[in-house]
Amino acid sequence: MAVTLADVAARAGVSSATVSRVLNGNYPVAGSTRERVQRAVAELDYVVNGQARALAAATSDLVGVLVNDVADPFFGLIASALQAEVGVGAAEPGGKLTVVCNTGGSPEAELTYLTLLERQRAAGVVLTGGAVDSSAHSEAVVARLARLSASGTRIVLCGRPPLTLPGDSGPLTTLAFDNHGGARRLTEHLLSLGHRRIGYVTGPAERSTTGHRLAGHRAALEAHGMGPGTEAGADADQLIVHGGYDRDAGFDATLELLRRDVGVTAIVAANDTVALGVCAALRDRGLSIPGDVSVAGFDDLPFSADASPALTTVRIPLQEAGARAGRLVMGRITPPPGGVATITTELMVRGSTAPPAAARA
Amino acid sequence: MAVTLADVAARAGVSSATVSRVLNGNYPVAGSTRERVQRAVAELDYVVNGQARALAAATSDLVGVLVNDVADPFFGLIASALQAEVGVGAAEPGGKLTVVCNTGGSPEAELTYLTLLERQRAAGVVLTGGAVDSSAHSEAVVARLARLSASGTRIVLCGRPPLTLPGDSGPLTTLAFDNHGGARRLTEHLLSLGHRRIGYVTGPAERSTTGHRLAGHRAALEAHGMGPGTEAGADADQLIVHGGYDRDAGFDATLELLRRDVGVTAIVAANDTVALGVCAALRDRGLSIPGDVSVAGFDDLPFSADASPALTTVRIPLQEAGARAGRLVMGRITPPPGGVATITTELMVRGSTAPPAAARA
DNA sequence: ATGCGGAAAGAAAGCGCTTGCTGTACGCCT
DNA sequence: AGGCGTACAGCAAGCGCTTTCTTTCCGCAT
Repeated sequence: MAVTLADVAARAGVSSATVSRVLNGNYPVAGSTRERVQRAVAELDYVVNGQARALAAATSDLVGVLVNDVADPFFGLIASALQAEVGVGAAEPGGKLTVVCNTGGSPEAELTYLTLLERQRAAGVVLTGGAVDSSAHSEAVVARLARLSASGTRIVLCGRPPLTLPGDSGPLTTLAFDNHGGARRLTEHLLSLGHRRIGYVTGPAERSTTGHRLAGHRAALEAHGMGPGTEAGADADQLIVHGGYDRDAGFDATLELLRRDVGVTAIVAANDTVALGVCAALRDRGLSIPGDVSVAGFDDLPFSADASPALTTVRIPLQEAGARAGRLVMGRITPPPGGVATITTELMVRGSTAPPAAARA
Repeated sequence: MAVTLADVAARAGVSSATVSRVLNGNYPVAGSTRERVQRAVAELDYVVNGQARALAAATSDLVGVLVNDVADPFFGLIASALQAEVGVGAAEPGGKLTVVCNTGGSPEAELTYLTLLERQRAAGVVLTGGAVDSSAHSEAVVARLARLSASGTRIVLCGRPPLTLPGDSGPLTTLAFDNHGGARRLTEHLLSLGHRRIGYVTGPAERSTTGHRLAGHRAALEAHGMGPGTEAGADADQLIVHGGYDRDAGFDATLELLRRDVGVTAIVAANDTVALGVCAALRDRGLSIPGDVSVAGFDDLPFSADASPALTTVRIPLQEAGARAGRLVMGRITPPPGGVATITTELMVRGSTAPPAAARA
C-alpha cells in the first residue's frame, strides 16, 4: 500500500540499508549514491514509517504533557509554548509531536495517561498543575514515573512540588512557581493600601498550589501582626472560603463571604479565573470594584489586563515556563543543580485594588 | 530492558501468541489459561509496546489536531473537548492520544505537521480554523490530505470550508460554523437598536472565516438598504478596518477607526479577543461602553460573559463542535449526508450593546 | 475400536525499519 | 607488483508485536 524503504531502494538501485543511511545521515554515503537515493525519495514521495523506525531504533517522536484542561488558559499557555519549543521546524530531525492529556485533575486519569504514554514509549513527559496530595495515588504515580524514568523517558515537573524517585539519581527536574512569595507580596500590597479585612477564596483543597498560595497570604498577615493567635486574627477563618479553580467557585464563594457579613474590603482569589467569578458576584450584589471591594487574582492570564477594572494579580510567566519545560524535556538544556528551578512571580498592581473606603474618607 | 510479551509468555508457561490473544480478547482462550496469563501480566506489570503493536497490526493510537494556537481559548476549547472525546477512560481499548499541533496559521507549518502525522500513521486528523485562501498552499495540503485519506486516516474539517479530494469518494467530513448567519444577525441587532454607523474590525485577510463574517455583516447592511450602491453605504469602506485575530489588532484598529472620525456608534469585532482590544482602546480614549460606543464580538469565549460590561457576541458551541469532531474522527458517528454539518450560531445580546446616544436623546 | 470435528495453543512469518558485521573495490605505500 | 587501509554498500539479524496456518488433543458419534 504505502511506499516503503524497499520501494525507494529498488528505484534507486541500492539496498534499503543505504537508503536508511541517506535518510538518517549518520553514515558515510558516496555523493552520487546519496543523490540517486534522494531523487527516488522525492519521486516516490516517500514518508518514513515512524512506528517501524521507533521499534527498530528504540526511539520515539512523542512528548506527553499532562494538564488539567487545555481549555484553561493557564494550561493552554504552558502547553502552547511547550509545543512550540518541542515541535518541529520543517521536519527538522529531533522535533517531537506533543501529546496533550487532559486529566481534569483526576489522579486516576493521570495514571491512565502515564500508562498510555509508557505504552507509546514517549521520549518525555511533562506534568503540570499542582499535584494531588493523596498519598495513595501519588505513590502509584511515583511508581509509574520511576519506571518511565528508568526506561529513558525524560520527566519534567512544571508548577508541581519537587519529587524524588525511590532508588534513583536525585530529584526529578522541576520548574517550581513561586506561589508562596507571589501570594505574600499580593496580600502585603493590600495591607499597605490599608485593608484589614481581606477575604480569601482558595483553590481546590487537594491541590498543592492551593496550600502554597494560602500559606503566602497567611505569612503576610502574620508579618503584620494579624496571625491566628492575635486579636486581629481571631476570626481569620471566617475570611477564608474554600473554592476551586473555576469561575463559578469564585462566584459562589463571594456570595458566601458576603453572607457571612464579616466586613471584607478586599478579596483575594485563588486565580484570575476565580477572580472573574468574584467580580461577577460583587457586581451582582451591586458592589463596585474597587470602590466597595478590591479584588485581586493570580496568574495574570491574558484577559486580566484588559478587564474593567484591570485586575491586580500575580504574574506567572507561563509561556516562559512552558518553553523552558520543553527545552528540558528535550534535553536541550541541562537541569538546574539540585533539579529544581524556581520561576519567579511578579506582582501586577492594576485598577481592581485601591484603598478601602474607610481609609479614603 | 523492558518487559516483553515473551517474558509474560514464559512466566505463564504459554506461547507469546496466546498472551497476545488474551490481551486483545479477539480469539478464544481457555478460562484457566487466560487467568494464568492475566496473573503473569499483573505480576510483571507488563505494558504493551504500542509501536510494535502498531507496526504489526497496522493501527495507530494517535489522532492529530491542527490548531492555530492552543493557548487561544477558541482553539483550546475545541481541542479540549476533542481530546476528552477521543481519549481514554481507564485504558479502554480504542482510546487514542491527541497530538496537538500549533500551526500559527502558517500553511508551511500545517504541511509539516501533516507529514509528521502521516509518518506516525495517525488514525485521524482534525483540521481546525479558517483555511488559508492561497491556492498554491492549499493544493499541497489537499494532496497530503488525499494521501492520508487513501491510507485510511480519517480526516475531519472543523470550522473550515468544505473540501473535496480529487478522485475520491465525495467531500471530506466537515463541521462548518455558521459564521455568515451569526454575523448577519449580530449586525441586524445593532441596526435594530438604531445604529447606522457601524465600524467593523476584520480578522486576518487570508483566513476564510474573515470573509464569511464580513459577508454576513454586509448582507445585513444591504438588507437594510445600506449596501455599497446606496447613499447610506457610500463610504462603507471607511467603516471597515482590516485587523487580525488578536487583542492588539483590535486595539490598533479601533484607534484607526477613531482617527478616521467617521462617527461610529458601534464597533463589531472579528472575535471576542479582538473585542477585548477594541474595548481597551475605547476606554483609553475616554469613551464609555455602550454609552458612547457599542461593542460586539464573536465566539462567546468564556470570559466574555463576565466582562464589564458583558459582551454582546455570537456564540459558537465550540465544545460541542470539538466533541463532535472527536466522535467523527473516531468513526463513532457517521458523517452527515453530503459530508457537511453546519454548527449553528446564536446571538447573545448582553450589556455591551445599546441604542446609540442620538436615539436615546 | 476407529474416525472425525472442533476447540485451544503453538510455530512462524512477517510489519518496515536500523545497524553490526561482512564484503568489495579502489588507491596508495613500500 | 604485491599488500594493505579505507571508503562504500549490502546482508541479515533483529526490534516486539499480530495473525495465519498447523498441530495437538479431546469428546463424541459411528
